[in-house]
Amino acid sequence: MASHGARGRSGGRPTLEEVAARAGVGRGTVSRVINGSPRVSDATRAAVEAAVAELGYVPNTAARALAANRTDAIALVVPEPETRFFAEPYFSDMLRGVGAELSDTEMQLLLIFAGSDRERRRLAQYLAAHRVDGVLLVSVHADDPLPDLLAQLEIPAVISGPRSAEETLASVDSDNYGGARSAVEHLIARGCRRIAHITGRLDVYGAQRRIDGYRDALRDAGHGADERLIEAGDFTEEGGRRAMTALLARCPDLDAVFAASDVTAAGARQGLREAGRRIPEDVALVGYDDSAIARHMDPPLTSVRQPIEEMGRRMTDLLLAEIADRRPAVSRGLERRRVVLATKLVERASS
Amino acid sequence: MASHGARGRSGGRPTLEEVAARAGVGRGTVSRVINGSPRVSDATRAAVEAAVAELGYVPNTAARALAANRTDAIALVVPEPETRFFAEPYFSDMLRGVGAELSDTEMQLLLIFAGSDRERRRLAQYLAAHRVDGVLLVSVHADDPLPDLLAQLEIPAVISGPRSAEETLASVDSDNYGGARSAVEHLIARGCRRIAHITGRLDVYGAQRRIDGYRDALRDAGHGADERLIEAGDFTEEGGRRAMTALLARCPDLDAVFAASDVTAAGARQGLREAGRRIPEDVALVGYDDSAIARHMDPPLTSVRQPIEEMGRRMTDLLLAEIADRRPAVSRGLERRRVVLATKLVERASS
DNA sequence: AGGTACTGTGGGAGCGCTCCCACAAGTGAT
DNA sequence: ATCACTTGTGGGAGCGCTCCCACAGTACCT
Repeated sequence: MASHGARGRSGGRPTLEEVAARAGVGRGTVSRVINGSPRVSDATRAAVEAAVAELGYVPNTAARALAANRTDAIALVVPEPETRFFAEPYFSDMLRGVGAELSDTEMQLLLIFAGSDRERRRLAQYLAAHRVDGVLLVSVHADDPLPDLLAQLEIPAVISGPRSAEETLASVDSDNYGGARSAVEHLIARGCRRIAHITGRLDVYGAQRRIDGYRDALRDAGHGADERLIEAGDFTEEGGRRAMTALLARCPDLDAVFAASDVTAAGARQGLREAGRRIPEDVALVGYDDSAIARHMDPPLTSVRQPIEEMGRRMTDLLLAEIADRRPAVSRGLERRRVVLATKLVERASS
Repeated sequence: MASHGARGRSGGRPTLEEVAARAGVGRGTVSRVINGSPRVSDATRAAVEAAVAELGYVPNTAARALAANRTDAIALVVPEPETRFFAEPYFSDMLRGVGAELSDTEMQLLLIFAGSDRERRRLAQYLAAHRVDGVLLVSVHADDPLPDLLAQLEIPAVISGPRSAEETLASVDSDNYGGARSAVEHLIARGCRRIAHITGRLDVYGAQRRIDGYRDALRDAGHGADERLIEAGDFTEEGGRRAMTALLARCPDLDAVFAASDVTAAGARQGLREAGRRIPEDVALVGYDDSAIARHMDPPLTSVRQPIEEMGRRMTDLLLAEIADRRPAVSRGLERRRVVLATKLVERASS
């Protein structure tokens, strides 16, 4: 069977060297062909490609990783227990986006959960070993040490939802400000005059931006500012209910509520029900996320949709660029390292 | 900062060599300590461990993989589109089991979807490059070429649900025969006399075993065999409805149905409703899988539960053993390469 | 004619490990 | 005292690749 010499000391797979011998060229040339270098003549390239096909050559990833000091893999790190990952469509949408963007790439995607302390320690080891070329970070809490660890290890990373306006990592986010504005403007257009806001957790940057959008929309429409119409929530259902009750006690004349998340809105709905207010006749309600909850609520909830899959795609884009640009060690500016995507208001019966 | 010599040509991570210098021993000795070889004196071991800690040494995976010809990674291959993966709790349970078993291991788990043709071609490349030490295969169709590819590449693999009684791959399965028996025996105990069976896809081995269990349970209880009570389904809802309609036309006197899956049972329920039969008063109904459907059906469906998470754990066990045993190239027998786990009947209002 | 530049190519060096052979030192039987 | 093991250790060779330098060949200027 074997025609040349060399071949399989241990019946193993063909190596670069063997392909080179078969094609009658040098090792370097085969490497260039494999890696798509333009500095190869057409004739040589064809010969090498023929040899590769005949031998069924597949590059040895470990050898490549060792020699080139890269792994051709990136990780999607989910700092949550697996349970939440499967429960929330957010992650599967994100994963789809990432996968789509990676599909015509040689990059391998690793999915890493870091919900427990134990898992987080494992992850730290993993990153310290530089087993991935870059990291996609989703759903990161403000006090998470992970981003700093990444920065310290000089591992390219992209975060979804910057932790603050001064976020140092490259980031992709949806337009929380604009999303909130569109929700409030919608309520104003519906004729609402006293629009309240139940916020998200105040240490989450996106929640702050939603407050800003809420305020500015009211101001620009000539509504007077009334801070009593703002009540802090925490993205939970119970927090939403509590905030709603407080708001009703303080401002019984409110006629609309913009909640910082669908879950919060579900809580608010409960609070409204308890107070005997009808939705939307007495009080209009708008949520945020356009999750399954929104579609299944009674009445169906108007909500702000974020382009999660698109976010996944853009994050991947950014990360790949980051990785590519790292190779020649040029330090680029920060332009285009922050992407903000438009949201869309989905109108339903609750407003 | 640096105390010895060597260290970071390019500000990089410490290497084995540097740890060796620091500890005042040879490269080989450090390697032995890192890999937990017993042939190291306690004093030396301590010195090396100190040096490792001081330097913050982390082994270079690529170098190790190249030298040792292993990757320390296994793949969970899901021959389905991602959508189904997220939709069905089967996979998340399985993943939990695998993860649990791997958690005190150095093994890295890769999740690979191979739903589309394109993805399958990618996977073939991936496997050909030997980028994983072993493969966990779930939800494989009878005509899938993947198992044979794996065998040909001599990659250790474990399959959940053997393709036939002659399955060559190591396998873990739930006791389809026993599960079916328990369902039918339950119906008999409930006083049912004319028990029908809607099968799964006949090219699925597990479906065959369920038919066997159904037949034997009836025979052992002294019920006469009546092949007219068996109708082929295909695991789909529509298939279940169709089969139910056919059964009712053929045997109007049936008083119970054992469906090969919960989805099939849902279809059967529809067929029964259309025929004006009440569940369970007129006809008792039992499904298989104990999925979310079973709990949410009206009436709640009695169903056979499979220990999915446990299956994930056992598969991982088997695979790790397979991989470990491969190293000294000893070819073991086939004993203990097939695991069958007990099922449990969950009784609800439908029977 | 000589210089300068670019293109295409071969192959040495080296990435950081594991494997294994060699060998020193210790232990106990002869 | 000799031999035969055993235990612990050092370090050479080599895994299969990429990177890069060297160099032949050609093209185009002076």
